[in-house]
Amino acid sequence: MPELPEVETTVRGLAKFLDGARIERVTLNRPDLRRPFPQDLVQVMTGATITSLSRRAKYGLFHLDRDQSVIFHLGMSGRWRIDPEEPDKHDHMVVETAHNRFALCDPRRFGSVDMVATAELDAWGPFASLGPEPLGPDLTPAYLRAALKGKVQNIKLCLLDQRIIAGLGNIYVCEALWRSGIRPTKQGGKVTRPQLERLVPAIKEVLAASIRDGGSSLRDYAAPDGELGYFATRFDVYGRTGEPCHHNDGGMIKRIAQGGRSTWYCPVCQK
DNA sequence: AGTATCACCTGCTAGC
DNA sequence: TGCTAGCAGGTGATAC
Repeated sequence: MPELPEVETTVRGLAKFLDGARIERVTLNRPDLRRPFPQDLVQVMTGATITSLSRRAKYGLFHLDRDQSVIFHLGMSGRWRIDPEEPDKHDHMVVETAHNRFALCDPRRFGSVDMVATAELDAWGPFASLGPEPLGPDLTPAYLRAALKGKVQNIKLCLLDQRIIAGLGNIYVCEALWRSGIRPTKQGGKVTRPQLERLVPAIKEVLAASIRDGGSSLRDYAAPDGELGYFATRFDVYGRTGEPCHHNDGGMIKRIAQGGRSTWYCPVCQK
């Protein structure tokens, strides 16, 4: 899924069509994704105008002219299909305007759709404990140093923790650690100050580069207008088991498991 | 509180 | 060709 850059790309793509649009019809093809769809979702959305769209962490938001916001998460395999020619068996929610049709397609159904009063978004459960946006001004080496202080958990899992930084996922954590020369198994609290000074810009750069390229292109992901991004061809470590490190230091990219998920890194330049 | 493990679900690929 | 095992972008509930 969609990590932060893919969600950002999706929201921007949807906004081209939906910003200011009136929702004519909403169809639910099943009762739930991870969670049940909100009881009054269809009723509130139908006839509402979308006044703006935004993103928080890996969540996309439609803000309605009814003091409510619809929040979607794409899970591992979700995407929005715009004006699909054929229905897909995993199109779980379909939103129609006068001019377009938008299908939320999610084969694994790890995604979610929620609806929350716009004024109460910050206090909404999943948002209440989120850390700072990595592309915003609040993610600094000083912040990260304080957030990681005393952490015995490895830095890879610390960076996946949405309470520390909101929006990083497996791909971009691996890439950012490679760019900053940090071993993923190092304890969070033991990452040095110079390493943090490199890590913060590395996170921002790798995310910004991916957004520039329109989000990564992986098996289950397509930008909402159907165009694929091409950042996937530029990963330095993710999925490159056994291939040479792009720093040409003689290292071969290694895959290990951390917290039940794969991590890729170079044993030579990441210390 | 912090940390570790597992569960959720479908689809694809590698290997036999 | 057909089967099975393993793995996939994330979160959140549970158990120490």
